[in-house]
Amino acid sequence: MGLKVFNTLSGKKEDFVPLEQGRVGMYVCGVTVYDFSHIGHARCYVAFDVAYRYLKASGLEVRYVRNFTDVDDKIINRAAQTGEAPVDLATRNIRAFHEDMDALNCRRPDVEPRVTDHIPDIIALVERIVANGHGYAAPDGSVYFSIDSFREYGQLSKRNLDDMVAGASERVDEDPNKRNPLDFVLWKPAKPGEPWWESPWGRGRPGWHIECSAMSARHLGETFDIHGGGKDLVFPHHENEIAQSRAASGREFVKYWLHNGFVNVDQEKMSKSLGNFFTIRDVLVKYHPEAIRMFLLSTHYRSPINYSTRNLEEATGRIEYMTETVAKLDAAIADGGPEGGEVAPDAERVKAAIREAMDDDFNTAAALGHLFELCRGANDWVARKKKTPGRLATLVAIREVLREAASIFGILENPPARVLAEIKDRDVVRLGLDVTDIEKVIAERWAARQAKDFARADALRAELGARNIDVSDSPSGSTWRVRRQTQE
RNA sequence: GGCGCCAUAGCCAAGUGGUAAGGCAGAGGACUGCAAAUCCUUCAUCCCCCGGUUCGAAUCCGGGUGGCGCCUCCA
Repeated sequence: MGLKVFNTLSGKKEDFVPLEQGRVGMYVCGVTVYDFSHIGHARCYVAFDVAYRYLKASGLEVRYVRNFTDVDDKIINRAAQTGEAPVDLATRNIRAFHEDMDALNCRRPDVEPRVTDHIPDIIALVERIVANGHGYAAPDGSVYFSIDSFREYGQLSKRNLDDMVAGASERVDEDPNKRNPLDFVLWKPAKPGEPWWESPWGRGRPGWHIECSAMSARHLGETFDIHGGGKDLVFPHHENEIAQSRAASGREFVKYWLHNGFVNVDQEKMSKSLGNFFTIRDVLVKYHPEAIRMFLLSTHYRSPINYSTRNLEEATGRIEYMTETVAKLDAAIADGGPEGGEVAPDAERVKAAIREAMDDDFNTAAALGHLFELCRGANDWVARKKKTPGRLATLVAIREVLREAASIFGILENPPARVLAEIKDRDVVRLGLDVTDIEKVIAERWAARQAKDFARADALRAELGARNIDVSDSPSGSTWRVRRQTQE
């Protein structure tokens, strides 16, 4: 394979060469489970789900690790509000996260470690960092990482220590426990009522960044191939991970750093703190999971993407079109036709084009464009006469490419009829339609048609049209669907 | 203030040196009682602006304008 990935560390696209031939270790920072996840999280995990699927489809053996941060200030604070034990709150949110990811058809990572299951690893790691002279215990029971001991600090985020010190001095209060204001905490002492674990520095809990260093080493080894996450993690989280891991092992930590762009709302980053977020579960009520994936994958993962109902509607339309194409294709293939004949080159050409696009830093937007062309071709072939030479063979070849693409993008994997029905259900919910009433009008119109009362039938069509309902007639009856609101 | 990213048609969006993918919307056509769906055709002489490099730039370099992000919890 000729995969190239954009590495944040070098700022360039690089040839992807696994450390160990044929095998890939991939770590993606998971969520801090204090609340439901939003579309911004969905983007990250769908993007890396596709990367995971593509690497596997390319014949690599991938070990995908994604953690749960289940102990931290936010969880403790939230638990205090709800009156739950922090661990219960975390467990509840992990379950919710799984529901969301499963709904979005994201494959489960091979390992999903929880911080609280790795405290001994974390303590051992902190001890090693201290022993190597890169960390120090402060009088209050905290252990800090010493920035000054790690010359490469800032490499990933392209920051200069002096500038940061200057910038930080303006708003970071001098902390008597720290040797350098930029030192960050590896282990923090527990305040009364907080969860704690025994450690060489007294009762306490892990700092924010250390868990990923510990868990990635535990499950992937000290050096591994891919580390991913949102762009907002580049600094300080990933920068600090590098410092910790390298300070402990003395070895290279991660070969390729991949970061996804944000989901914006009105050109502004979607985030909890801004309050402009939409939870995955809320969006799933109104839009089909495949539509959400289509929406997210229609833009390259590193670029910003704007969340809007308009874009979700459009993505829904695209999924609907592709799903219907698959349905027609399957029906036409089942219907058979003359065997043999020359297979049209479309299938192979598009298959290669999709690979090429995906090899270029997972360019799903370009790949989906090619898939669209293939669907046009599919519909064209379906509509040709059954005895057209090579028709059946071509349809089969196209279907096969569609199947392969589906497994990479995580769409078009379910029975078309079911997906279409699920999309329609959401249309009904979103627009608050009265299905019984609509079907009453449909029946009435069908009767008028049977009676050749076309004026009446047209009037009823117009009436439904005013309610955003399109009717289509076939010899066996009329069906209806919701008109997509894809224009201003 | 420091660092980084982005700017492509009415809208969404690929394209990083060889003359603008794909989708939505729009227009015309085939099909249809009329429609819908589907298919076909059409729709950016041009890629924010100004310079430069080059035989050749949306693509590289410099400057400008506009937008966003990180520097604090954040996918």
